[in-house]
Amino acid sequence: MPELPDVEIFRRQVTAWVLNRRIRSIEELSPEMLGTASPAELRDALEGATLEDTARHGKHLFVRLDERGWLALHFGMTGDLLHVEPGGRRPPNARLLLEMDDGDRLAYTDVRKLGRMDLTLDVGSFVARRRLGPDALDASRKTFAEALAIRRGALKPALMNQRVLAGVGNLYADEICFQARLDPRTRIDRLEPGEIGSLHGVVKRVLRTAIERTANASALPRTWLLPRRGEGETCPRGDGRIERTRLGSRSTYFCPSCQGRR
DNA sequence: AGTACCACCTGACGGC
DNA sequence: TGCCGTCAGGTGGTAC
Repeated sequence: MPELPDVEIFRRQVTAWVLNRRIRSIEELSPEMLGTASPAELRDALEGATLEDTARHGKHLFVRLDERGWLALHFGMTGDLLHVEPGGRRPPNARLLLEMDDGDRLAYTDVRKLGRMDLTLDVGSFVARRRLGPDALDASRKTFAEALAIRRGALKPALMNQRVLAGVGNLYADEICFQARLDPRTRIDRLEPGEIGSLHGVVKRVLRTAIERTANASALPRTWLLPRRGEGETCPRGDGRIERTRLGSRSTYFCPSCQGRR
């Protein structure tokens, strides 16, 4: 689940569920998922803190703990956030549980434990320390073009590289290549400047649409690859069969007849 | 610089 | 039913 659109939904849910509430108590159920912060530091930062703001950069969600800094959450491949009403059961695979003053709980769950939780005093410095690229939704056309232009390799791995552009994962990278009608193996240095520009538009459109659809629990557009992302499926554009290949050791699906290689 | 592979984890699924 | 290999939306380290 958790690529940029999913994390943006998490951010909105945190805002709706627990913003401006105070944390009464916490349970750290998987301290091995902590980044640099120790369990004691996490507890000190969270207990009694009021959740005052939210932010997102790429696939990272940040929740501000009054003056104590920010909780930084990454969701790995199977991370999720759940709202538990008073009296509700603790969800399976809960890794962090925050109980609010009014008894509501916020649960961070992750079956595979590939996600991470951490603390930071400042979102900007966290992003800089991790050397994350510009946020894929925030990036201006100029920033986007500059980030990609210094690359020489294949398009899809660059889109997925969080140090180039933050937020795009394996699924949406395939969708972006499909919508841009570019073979995911296309070398970036073969793209015209105008094609980089229109690619920027595609990235924004795909991510924004995904956020809207997810927020409204509606299906993704029928013209998209994602609902048919499987080997031998028919291309949503009519002719052509979807093929599977590997790029950067990740499964990659594309339509060879409408995604041209340069 | 770019790419491939491994490790970190767990669960689902297909083949035998 | 059980065992085994493979796969899964992520990331960091290492080795070419």
